[in-house]
Amino acid sequence: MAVQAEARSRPRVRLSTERVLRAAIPIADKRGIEALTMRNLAEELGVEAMTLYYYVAKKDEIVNGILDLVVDEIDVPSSGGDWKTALRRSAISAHEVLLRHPWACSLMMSPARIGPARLRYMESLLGRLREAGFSANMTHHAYHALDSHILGFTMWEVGYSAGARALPDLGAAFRRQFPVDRYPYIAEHMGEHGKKSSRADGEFGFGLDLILDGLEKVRTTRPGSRARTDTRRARPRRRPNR
Amino acid sequence: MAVQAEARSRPRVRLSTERVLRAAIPIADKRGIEALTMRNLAEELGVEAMTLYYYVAKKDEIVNGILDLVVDEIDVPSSGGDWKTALRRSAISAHEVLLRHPWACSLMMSPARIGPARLRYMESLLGRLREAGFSANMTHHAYHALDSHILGFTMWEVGYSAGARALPDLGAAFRRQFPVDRYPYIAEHMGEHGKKSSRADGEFGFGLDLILDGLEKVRTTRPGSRARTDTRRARPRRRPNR
DNA sequence: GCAGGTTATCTTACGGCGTAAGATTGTCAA
DNA sequence: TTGACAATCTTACGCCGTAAGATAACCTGC
Repeated sequence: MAVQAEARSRPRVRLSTERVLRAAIPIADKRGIEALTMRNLAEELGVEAMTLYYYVAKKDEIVNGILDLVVDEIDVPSSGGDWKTALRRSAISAHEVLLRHPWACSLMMSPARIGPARLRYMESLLGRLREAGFSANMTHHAYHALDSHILGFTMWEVGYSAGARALPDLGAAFRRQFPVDRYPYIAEHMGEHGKKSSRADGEFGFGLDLILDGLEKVRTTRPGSRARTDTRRARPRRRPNR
Repeated sequence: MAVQAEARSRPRVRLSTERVLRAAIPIADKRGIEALTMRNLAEELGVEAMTLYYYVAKKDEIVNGILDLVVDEIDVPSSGGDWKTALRRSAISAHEVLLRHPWACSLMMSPARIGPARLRYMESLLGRLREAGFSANMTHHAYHALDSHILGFTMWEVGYSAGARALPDLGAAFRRQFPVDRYPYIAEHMGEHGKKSSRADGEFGFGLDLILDGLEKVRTTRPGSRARTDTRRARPRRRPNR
């Protein structure tokens, strides 16, 4: 009677920002980020839409919140041992997390959505690079190279498998729309996507090593000292619009 | 009298799908992709919203359409000469185009939005790699490495400068929110973003060469034959949600 | 020159979205 | 029991994409 939490008349557990965010993630995972509406989320929690505004100021706060929760699932590079090993482990962890939460890829691309977990992740990654002997400028590039690969590659994977789920025989559908004889290289490329890799860490790991090995080679190089072939600007094919 | 196109009473030029798309691009460029609504676009064209549906079936057709127009601005790698030079030129062209149309970055990430121009671009890029002697598998990785760098790096740039535009002194705002002593490496990283590069093609070109040089080194390598350090999977820090 | 059909445009309306404002209920201390 | 405060719900607004159908402009053939 003092505590009526488990009373039959009102079986609801008290809401909280944490519970709101935790309920939002499976919705985005299962039904896609566009299904994450205030009304859907409220229904999932057995509550009216406006009630959520007691716990968050705007929907954006929910989106940023779940993104940061997901980023927090990523293993930060360990501090001991080989830097390449540490960075690879962390990158593979990020890859796994993003495959679990496909909607997170594109959101992570937006610098406007950087939260505490993301800062922690960035800081430790940058720190590991600096400690490994990279210059500030090299670290900057190494960070972007790794980050771009993780997000860019995973996004293709996610899109590809989403397409495959929607269209059982994606390959055949593709071949119908884009005849192999007109786009032979793309057809081959799609084939590579379909193939399963000989590696434990998949095709993702292969591209990752490409970058890590490349980074190792330039670890002590300074900008400008490397061979260039042609740095002329490309000539625009047409005027910028308007 | 037969042709009343320039009659004063109705100074409107006839609409067309082309005109609709051409009007959509500057809206997205200047006011952001979220300002590109059917009502805004119609107003820009001096017409009612529903009129647009005479020229396109869904809004998505407009989005895909302008994206493909933008992709078509990118210089495809030339067929003669050094493959690295050709790929660099094309990548730099892509970078320039994306800086002109910042909204296009995230859209290009979605494989659902691949149009004819994109196919042409992919095909020629893949073809250039294959002709340069890359295996099918290597070409696959080279493509993703380049693509990820172009989109990933540019997206950071775009986000950074968008932030700088919204908040005149982004650096100071950042320092207030994330004290330098807690995130020294991030502070340093932001500094690198602010610096202007010693190169004609900017920091973008530097990362690009990192990849191109790396690719050259593995051009004739087969998957699996390269040194690995640790391919164990990362241990998840917490259970996948739900 | 005008009738009829076609092509292009506009009007109205619907359901869904995020959310502002304020009413209502539930809970607990005095 | 009462009153205050915390939590939730109701109603409503303006935006969005777009379905359905009315209306206007234009062209063709007589």
